[in-house]
Amino acid sequence: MAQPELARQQNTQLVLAELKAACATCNLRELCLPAGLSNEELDQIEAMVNICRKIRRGETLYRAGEVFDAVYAVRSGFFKSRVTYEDGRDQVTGFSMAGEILGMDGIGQGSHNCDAVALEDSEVCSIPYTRLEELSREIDGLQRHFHKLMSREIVRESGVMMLLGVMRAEERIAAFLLNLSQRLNARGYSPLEFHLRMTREEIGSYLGLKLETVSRAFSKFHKDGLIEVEQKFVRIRNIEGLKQIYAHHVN
Amino acid sequence: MAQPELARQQNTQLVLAELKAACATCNLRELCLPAGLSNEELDQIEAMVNICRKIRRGETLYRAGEVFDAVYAVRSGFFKSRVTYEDGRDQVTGFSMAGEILGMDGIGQGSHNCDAVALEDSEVCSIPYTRLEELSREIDGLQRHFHKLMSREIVRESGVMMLLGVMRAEERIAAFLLNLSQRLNARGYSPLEFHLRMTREEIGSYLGLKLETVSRAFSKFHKDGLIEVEQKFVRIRNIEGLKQIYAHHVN
DNA sequence: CTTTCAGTTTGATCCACATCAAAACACAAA
DNA sequence: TTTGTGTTTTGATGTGGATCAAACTGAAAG
Repeated sequence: MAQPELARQQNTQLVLAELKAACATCNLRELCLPAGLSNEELDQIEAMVNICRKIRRGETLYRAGEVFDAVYAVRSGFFKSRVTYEDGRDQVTGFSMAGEILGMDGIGQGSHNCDAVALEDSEVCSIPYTRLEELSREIDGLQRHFHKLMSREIVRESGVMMLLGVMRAEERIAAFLLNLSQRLNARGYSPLEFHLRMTREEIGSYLGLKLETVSRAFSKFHKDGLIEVEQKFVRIRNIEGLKQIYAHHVN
Repeated sequence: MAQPELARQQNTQLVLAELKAACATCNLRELCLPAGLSNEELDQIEAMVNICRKIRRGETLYRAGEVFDAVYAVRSGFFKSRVTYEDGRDQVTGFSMAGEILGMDGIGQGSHNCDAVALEDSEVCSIPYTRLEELSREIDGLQRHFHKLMSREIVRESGVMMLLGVMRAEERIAAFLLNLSQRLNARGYSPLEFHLRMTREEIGSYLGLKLETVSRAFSKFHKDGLIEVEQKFVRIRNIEGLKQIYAHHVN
């Protein structure tokens, strides 16, 4: 009994499958790393991206401190990134969905700066960083797009700094819902109805609020006819109203 | 009288000087973009970095919305980066000192995301982005280092998210002082005595606090024998005490 | 010199959100 | 079915930092 248990523990951490990536037929192509490349270039990319890794809900794709050697494209599923502070306090620094790139924080110091935790069963394409470097020397479009992705991550984070630094609770939560809505829409999902993959506590951690405050804001928005919430299901009923909350500093 | 006034307004915005950069003899070399390159490689870099631009105190290096075409290395002086929100609220998102790179936020969308404002008379080396792209295809070390710089900016910002999201006022301010101290030390300045280039309000904006709170924390730290503050001059008297404040959640 | 002004300090008061507490709920395991 | 566990909601109370207000400082301008 001890042996299978041990084996399970080792295996559930990561399930590797040698799979040829099929960027050319992937419907996330235009959101993902190879956005805007030609068909020949896509072939080269595919040769680089050859490992599809499955991460089950609750498991980590990587952890802070681990050696960095690859970035990951989310193929399906949903992740949170979490930084843990020396004294145990932690903060969610981002949520990642299909087509988004994870792990760029590790390039600077050669080791990851945060944990990436799957919030549902997920699959990622693994992109070895040294190959990415080589290839982006050959393919201008790849280099440029990779730079753009890193730069957008910088801009995204300064947007979060704005949330945390100057907005009040309800503004932050409206902004959060609108951001999710917009990203889901870009992936062909309904921007008005969706399931939250994270808990109230994780939302709160991301927004610098306590879970009770998140819950109260949801209730308030419901009362005001802006949204319907039932557990993790959200329906936006008045998107303009939500936008006004976070655009006009309305109370 | 009207004419000189107009001319002054136009000129004070930016003073361009065609100067050969001298990365090879620059004492910021190891902190800056060309860190770790060979002498031959440095020659190539120098050919790329050929404009030294002076920005006077209070002027902007670039503004949000302007077309992005270059990143900048701070040669001397001090900058703040500032994001202004639609309704006029703004936040300082970072401070940059000699050897640091500014403007990487513009790559993603082709236009700058924030204003870069000089807090004292400053000089920057201008690095045209298309040249940087080309050259980093040829020089592996340059590509790698540029990626590291972008990645470190991502990590820096997630550190600020941590400040804003989970730390209390005095912790934020201790962390801020220690960060300044460490960066000045890396540049050969005293880590224990320095001049703040920014106002209490700018510190507060960066840390998500009001200027009064910053002032009170300084006073408290002074009372506790941790620092001496006189206007913009700071002397750290008990660096371990400061570290404990932000490492242990002490009140 | 005086005046002006931006920046800073300090005190008094307020309030948005945290904290504490308890109940309701969902869902899985026994 | 019960039991347990994690999540969410809601209410009551507390508090850290914001806000309001006033005085002070130093530097620059007249």
